Amino acid sequence: MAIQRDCPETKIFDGDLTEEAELFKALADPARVTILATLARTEHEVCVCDFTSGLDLNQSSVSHHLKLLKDAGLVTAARRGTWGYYSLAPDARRRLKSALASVLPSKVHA
Amino acid sequence: MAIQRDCPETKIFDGDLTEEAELFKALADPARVTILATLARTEHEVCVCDFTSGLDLNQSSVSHHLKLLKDAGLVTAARRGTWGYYSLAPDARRRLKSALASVLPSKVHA
DNA sequence: CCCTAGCATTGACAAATTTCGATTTAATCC
DNA sequence: GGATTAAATCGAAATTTGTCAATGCTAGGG
Repeated sequence: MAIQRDCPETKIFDGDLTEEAELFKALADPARVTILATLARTEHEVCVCDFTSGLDLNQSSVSHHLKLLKDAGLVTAARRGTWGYYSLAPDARRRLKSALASVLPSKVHA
Repeated sequence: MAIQRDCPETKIFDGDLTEEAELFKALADPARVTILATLARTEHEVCVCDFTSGLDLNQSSVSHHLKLLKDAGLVTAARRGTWGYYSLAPDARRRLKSALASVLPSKVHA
């Protein structure tokens, strides 16, 4: 006779969390979280040149990471003259908190 | 004469966020967030076999993702007989919230 | 013992990601 | 218009990641 399992059968969560995973993927790199951390602590926009000189990456890599963050909707970009400026998207915190809550909702204790 | 920038120079955040990025990397995959979402909504342990049959992946892929989550410290593993059981790590929510707060601290409005 | 069953591990491969150099684009200054 | 400059984009190399088939490991049953 086959051995029996030791816990109830559990139905796998059947919601679609691909968007949440996409959002977390945007945070899954040291350069990108550093960019976000910088923007989150700055009142004004931040010049691309500050990232290029401050991060340990060359200009095209910085530009690449900024694009990924923009595509994820976590930052907004502006251009004035030849200079580029980035800000934290207004709803970045809310969206990330919400994504985290979708995956791990706060336990409601009976 | 060179054009001048249009915003103050910003110092790039100089803390080390590699651990936070590692943690978010663990959430950067649909299968892994689905596993976490399942564990977060279950009072008891969940059998590996439920993931193997419920996720659209074969057994070794499921095992691989479970290992990544365990290495990240987000889940705990147990074994009884030939059966494997996983639970959400007790501090998973706290660690993730904390990581998110390290990157994007809540704005303190003057 | 040997067989079976559940799960972990290994190896291989494709796809995605990160990084950089080179080029392009767009705006400004002369 | 031509030169210069900041940043985006392109192309390619190196690394990492996700997936599966095959194998290994461990516990139980006969």
